[in-house]
This record gives sequence, C-alpha cells and structure tokens, in this order.
Amino acid sequence: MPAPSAAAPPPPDPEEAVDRILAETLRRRGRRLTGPRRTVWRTLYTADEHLTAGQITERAQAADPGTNRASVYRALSLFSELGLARELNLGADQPARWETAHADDQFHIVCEECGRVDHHAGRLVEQVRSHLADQHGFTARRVDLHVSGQCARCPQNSVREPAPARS
Amino acid sequence: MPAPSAAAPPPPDPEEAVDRILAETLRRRGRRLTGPRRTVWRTLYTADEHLTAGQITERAQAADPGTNRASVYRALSLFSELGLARELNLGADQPARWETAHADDQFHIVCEECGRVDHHAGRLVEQVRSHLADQHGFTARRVDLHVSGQCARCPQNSVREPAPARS
DNA sequence: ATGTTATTGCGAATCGTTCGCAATAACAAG
DNA sequence: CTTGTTATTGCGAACGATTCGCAATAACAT
Repeated sequence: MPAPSAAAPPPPDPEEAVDRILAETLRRRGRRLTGPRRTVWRTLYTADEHLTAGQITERAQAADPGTNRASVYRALSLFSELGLARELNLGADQPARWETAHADDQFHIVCEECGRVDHHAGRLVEQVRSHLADQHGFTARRVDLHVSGQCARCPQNSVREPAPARS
Repeated sequence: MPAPSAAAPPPPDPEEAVDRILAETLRRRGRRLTGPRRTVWRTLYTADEHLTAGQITERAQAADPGTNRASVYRALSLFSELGLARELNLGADQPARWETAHADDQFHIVCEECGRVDHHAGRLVEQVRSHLADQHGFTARRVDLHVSGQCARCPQNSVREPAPARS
C-alpha cells in the first residue's frame, strides 16, 4: 500500500519543495512556469559546485534532451532578475558561473591548484557596506569578494621552492 | 641653446620615467622593447580611468596609427605577466578593464548610475588575507573586492521612490 | 475548449579575445 | 655598422561565450 488514499498529509517531498520555490516566484511575478525553466532550476539547485552556462546546458540536456542552449541562458538571466540565482565572475579567462541565490555576505575562495571554489561567510561584507555608507555615502548594492590562492589541502608545489643547492 | 652639449645631468623628464619602468622590466626579463609595447604602456599609464582593451586600442592608434589590436592584447597580457598591469572584471556583461599595477589592498567601487569607477584603499584586504591564512591555511595570492551601487553624488533616481500621491 | 501572448527552438549574428603564420625589427655579437 | 638570430608584429581568420530575430509552440486566464 504505497499511498493511503485517505486523509494523509502530503509527504514533504524535497524535490517538490525545490520546484515550489520556482513556481511561486514565477507566478508572483507574472511569468510562466515552463519545462526548460524547471529543468534549469533543478540543475542549478542540485549542483554540487558553481556551474558555467555550458555545463548547465549539458546537465539540463542529460535530464531533458532537447533543452536548448538559448533557453538555458534566458532562464538563467531571468532567475538572476528574480533574485533566484546569481552570476559569478571568477576570473577573466573563464566563463561566468552560476549559483542559487544566497545572502551576499559570503565570498568566494578559489584554489588555483585544485580549482576548488568555496563559499565563506563572514561579517566582512557587512563591514564594507557600512563603511562605505557611513564614510562615503555610497550605497552598496552588491559586494563581490573574490580571493584566489592556495588552499590548505594543496601542497605548495609552485610557491617558495627551496633554494637550489649551491656547490 | 636647447641642450648644452657639456656635462649636463639629464633633466628628470617624467615621460622618460614612465618609459624607463617598462624598458627596465622588459630588459630584466629578457623581453624586447618595441613600439607597440611602448605605445600601449603610455596609454595605460596616462589613462584617467580603467580602460577596456578596445579603448586602449583606440587611444593607442590615435597616438600611433597602425597599432594593431592583437598587439595591444599581447602587450596587455605580457604586462600582466610581468606585474606591470592588472586585468579587472567589473561585471559579467562588460569587457575586461585594465590598470597599471598597484598594491592590491585597494578595491573597486562602481557606481551603477554614473559608471564612475573609484579605487579605495583600506586595511580590509589585508584583514581578509590574514584571516584566511590564520584560520584556514589559505594562502591568498590575489584578492578582488568589487562593490557596485550608488555613489554619493548620484541622486537616488531608482531607489526608494516616494510613495505615489494617493487621491 | 479557446484565445492571448509569453516562451521556445533554431540558426545566424555579435562581441571580445586569441591564433597561425609570413614579414619585420630588436638586440647581441662581431 | 653590418649581420644573424629569433622575438615580435600585423593581418585576417578562428574561437567561445552569449545574444538575437523570428516563426512555431505551449501556458495560463477565461
């Protein structure tokens, strides 16, 4: 008996919860909930890391063949507009990356060795905001703090090599 | 008598000083000092703001017609490699911008109204560095702090508009 | 069930940036 | 100051990410 037909409260299906966020936000703003949007949203939401638009397209197509590149881009920029997602620029050479929205008092740390990208919370961003507001009358809308270097678990194989043994 | 032929100490020509930085750095690294490189360097050095590669190309061509786009790009990335210049990413939509190198304990503030880009010095970047080093064993090589919002001199014409007069 | 119109899918277009390669010119050495 | 070596240029074509135009489709209100 998989599902009693009586008055059983709907089980809190996590997958549905994800969809609901999207559905409600779209509805509220008078936009339509479509297949591609749902697919892209799920991809983004369940991603283990920050994905590029290209990667999102691949995964979306794996989940739902026929998902179109242009639609992915359109969905992403819509999500950004709706505050559901955020675009990241982690380096001039690489394409933009995407993540689901979160409070922006977090910053990104990229290890140049292993490529790992971590979030990092802190009061720093808040400090920046209030400093700029109080001292300079600048209203910070978005604060992006991006640090690149070497993480703890990566051996220092490119920095501070031992002095060559002199004869 | 514009220049006495005797033992006159060379006047500290500021323009020459700019060139010297470039010439010496190149020499030291075994690279050649060429026309395009000098032109791009002067353009970058005398720029009043952060320029895109395209703008640099324009100005370089104004100063020295025939300066090639590709050479500008090559010069810029060489300068970056030599630590003479720095590439900035101030937004996903816009192309990269360039500035002469400086200590990176400065950050960039972009006004979304007037487009103005300001530098801002502070101990914040140093704080980030030491926090990450001490608490997380992360060696920060480069710290990019980028804030966008509204500067003091720009009227708030898009935020917090007064409530419409109700009848 | 139906109309309205937002959204899609497709390919072509755009933009910034890079590449391949023959011609040129910097610098070191004689 | 000539010469050789080879880094660098200039050119146009190639590239990758992103966007566009537009007819066909499908969401949602009715």
